[in-house]
Amino acid sequence: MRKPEAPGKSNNSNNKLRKGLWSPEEDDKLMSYMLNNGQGCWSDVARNAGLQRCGKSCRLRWINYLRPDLKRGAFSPQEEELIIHLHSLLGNRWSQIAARLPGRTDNEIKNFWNSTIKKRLKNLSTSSSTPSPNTSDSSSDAMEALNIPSRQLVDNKGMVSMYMDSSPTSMQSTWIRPLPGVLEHGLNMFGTASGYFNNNIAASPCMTQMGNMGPGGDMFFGDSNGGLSGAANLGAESELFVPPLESISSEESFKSERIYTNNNYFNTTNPTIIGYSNNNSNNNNIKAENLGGVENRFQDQEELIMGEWDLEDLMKDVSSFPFLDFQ
DNA sequence: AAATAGAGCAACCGCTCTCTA
DNA sequence: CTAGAGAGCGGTTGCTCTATT
Repeated sequence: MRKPEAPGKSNNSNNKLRKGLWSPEEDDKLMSYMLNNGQGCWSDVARNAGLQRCGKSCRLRWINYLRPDLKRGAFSPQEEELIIHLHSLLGNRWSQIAARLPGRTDNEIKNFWNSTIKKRLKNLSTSSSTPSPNTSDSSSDAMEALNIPSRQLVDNKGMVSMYMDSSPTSMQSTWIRPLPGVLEHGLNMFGTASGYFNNNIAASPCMTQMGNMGPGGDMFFGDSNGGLSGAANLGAESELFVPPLESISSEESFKSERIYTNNNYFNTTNPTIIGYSNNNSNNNNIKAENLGGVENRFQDQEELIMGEWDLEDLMKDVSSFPFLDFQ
């Protein structure tokens, strides 16, 4: 934190803008201005509210502190868990992560990550004699560091929790990006998901509406060509078809998204999740690794391209996340 | 009780992106 | 097409608080 400048100093320093901590008076001015006038051009806000602050500072103060819908206080375990998962998907895209945590700001989440979670991860890595393969920011490590049992998401029978796109039209669009570190137990799928195992795959109705899978974990993948592409039981005995996460960087994902936007690999109703390529020679593609189990039939068939995750869809209904209670 | 270290967090900085003229 | 302004984002700083010695 920074010391607020002495009021006198800023007042008689002609146009010099104040920096540092906000005084209660400044907060009042900004708050009442925003409530009465709403958000406009921030430099106008600063001027019209009678604040000796730059617009940028006003924006930050409003977003991070004064906004009425902000939730204060410590992060709940559910929120922590969600942050970890979203970070595993999005990396340091704090604003996108914050967008999925109502009442939380990017700054708050960033601080939380950099202080609490990173620290615990560090402690974990120094204390652990058998570090996991993906040590840096693995969500499983983070879960462990936070004492969140990963079985909260995937039970020890390998039951799968899935959070799926409810859009019935997005059946060809998405693929599942697994969370690192949980696959040894099963698969924790996070976000919009549908089968991506064959061309023109069609999801069964049960799939398009699936919020999470029941204990049986049955999952059907239809094929519009008439053949059943997959009937996957994701329960105790099943393994899933997942790309090696470590090979999928966020950057790659975003590059892929850009590349494939210009091809017809996107589902137009849900254009940012994943592309699908029939071009086996495309070295930019990220190969899906067959882990055995139900998806053997798809081995060597195709390659997958990760695209930008459309988390707007993915987390459109945050309440579908069964472990997150925002109340 | 005083000194020190570390954690937490508010706010700034610099950069990129987007929009508009 | 270009330049400028504004908004937004992620990284970093540095102050305050708290725990420890």
